[in-house]
Amino acid sequence: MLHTDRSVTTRPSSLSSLRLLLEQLETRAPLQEEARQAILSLSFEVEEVGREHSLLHQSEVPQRFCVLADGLAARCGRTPEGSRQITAIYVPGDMPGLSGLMLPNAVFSVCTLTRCKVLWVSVRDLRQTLKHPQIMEALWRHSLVQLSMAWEWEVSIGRRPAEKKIGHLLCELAVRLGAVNGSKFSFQLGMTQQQFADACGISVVHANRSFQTLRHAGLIESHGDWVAVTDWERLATWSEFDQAYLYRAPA
Amino acid sequence: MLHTDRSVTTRPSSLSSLRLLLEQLETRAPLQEEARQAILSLSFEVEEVGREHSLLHQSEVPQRFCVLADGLAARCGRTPEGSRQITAIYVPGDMPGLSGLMLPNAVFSVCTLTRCKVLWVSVRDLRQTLKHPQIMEALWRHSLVQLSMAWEWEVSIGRRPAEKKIGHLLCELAVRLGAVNGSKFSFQLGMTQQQFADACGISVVHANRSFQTLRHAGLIESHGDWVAVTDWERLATWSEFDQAYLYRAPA
DNA sequence: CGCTTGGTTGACCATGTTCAATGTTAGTGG
DNA sequence: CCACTAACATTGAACATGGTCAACCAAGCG
Repeated sequence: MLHTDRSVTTRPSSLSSLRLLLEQLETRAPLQEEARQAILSLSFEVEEVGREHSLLHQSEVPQRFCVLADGLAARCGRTPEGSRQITAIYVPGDMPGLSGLMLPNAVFSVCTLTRCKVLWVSVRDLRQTLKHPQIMEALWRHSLVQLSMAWEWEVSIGRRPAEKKIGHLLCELAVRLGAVNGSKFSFQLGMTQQQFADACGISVVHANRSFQTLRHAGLIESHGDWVAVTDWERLATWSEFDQAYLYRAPA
Repeated sequence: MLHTDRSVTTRPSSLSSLRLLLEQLETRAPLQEEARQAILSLSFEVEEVGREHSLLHQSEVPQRFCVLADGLAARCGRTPEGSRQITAIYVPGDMPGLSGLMLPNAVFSVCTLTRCKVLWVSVRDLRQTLKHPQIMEALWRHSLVQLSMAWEWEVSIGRRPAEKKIGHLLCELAVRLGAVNGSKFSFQLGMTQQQFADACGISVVHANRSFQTLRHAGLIESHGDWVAVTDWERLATWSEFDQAYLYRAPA
């Protein structure tokens, strides 16, 4: 199992991954027992995917629905010249192909940023659960939060200087990964600087220099896959980060 | 009536504005007669609003729901330094405050780009119509298309040079306004170069120079409020514009 | 050890910004 | 009809941010 790029496990013993999806939905709308069961009884496959592997191809009509269980994935756009723009980052519990559930075909592709564990659910089965209006509502709300994140990201890409783009993205990921815990904390991210650059619309070299600026300013420390935030309040303020747009329940 | 900035008309004789909303929904999901009637029997107010006026304030909990009937409006983000980033442009038939219908509070503000005619519908009444699953589905799909547009916009802002940003935006607006008609056509836009700059994340001066490049390249002509496209295919190709992300019915 | 991947550096260059002035046009009141 | 005004478009010069290229370093792994 160690060095294959993709390995599939069918029907793993534990349901914990579907619970992740359920929790995600319940943060967006209350579900009644029947709706809950409809989610938990979905059948699925688990797959381990290596970094920078495609999860969802552009223009394909999806037959199976992806739930990210572990790792980070990203929605990628490309220009004809070959440069990549990451337009959304997915964290565990997210559904990278949610749009494809309701729109005719995918227009963007999704690929992994790190090693990932993903759940594959049948699109047909999932569509069945939409007859519970609460599930539909939860998914709709989830989509709207994605939209809100996209808007905030546009502000970042369009109007902030490179160091703040990086800082803002770090803040967003820290919150979404549930890593924020007091003023000092650290978390494993596993993204390369190239991936940060692609997300922020800047070059690798500049991403590298921006990280250095953040480090020299004493806002973060980073060694390898780990990022340590030394003063959360200062980092957030300095990066113009206000988590309201993430619509998280007040802890 | 001529020079007031805002003027309200209650219950105008014609329902044509609600029909606009209905058409918008029906492009996203088929509606049965009952659902159709639920939309058409919504009560509403019409308001005329001057350019650069606020339609929706940040952090306010909306009591009324906005449908744009005429003109252009935009979702605006701001950085503390005061620069503005337009994150979405709304055309007639769009619902600038759709997120506010399902999420607790607005995080972005919306303002008009040109003189606008807007319909105000009660949020409570509109929420009533959501018991028709088809309406919920149509609104959800509409939200997903907004998301798709946001993603494409991120690619544009993050990775394209200024002239292509402008060209791409022109293409998107031409399609969304239904102005595209053969290879040569013209349409009234009414946006200032400052607004284009704010949408593309560039400075006014650079927006101006980009327009000049487009004109000198023979891709567009523009005089005042009007834009004339002289060779649609060439403009679209050159701007890397592919309308798939707009999910429009194949004409 | 040598290979590969990702991080770091410096020099040079390009794209885009800022500031400040000047045109241009449409609307306004005399 | 004509100044007068306001808003927008256009221009040039100086400058800044960020990109490109190419080299080098460091860690992990066979």
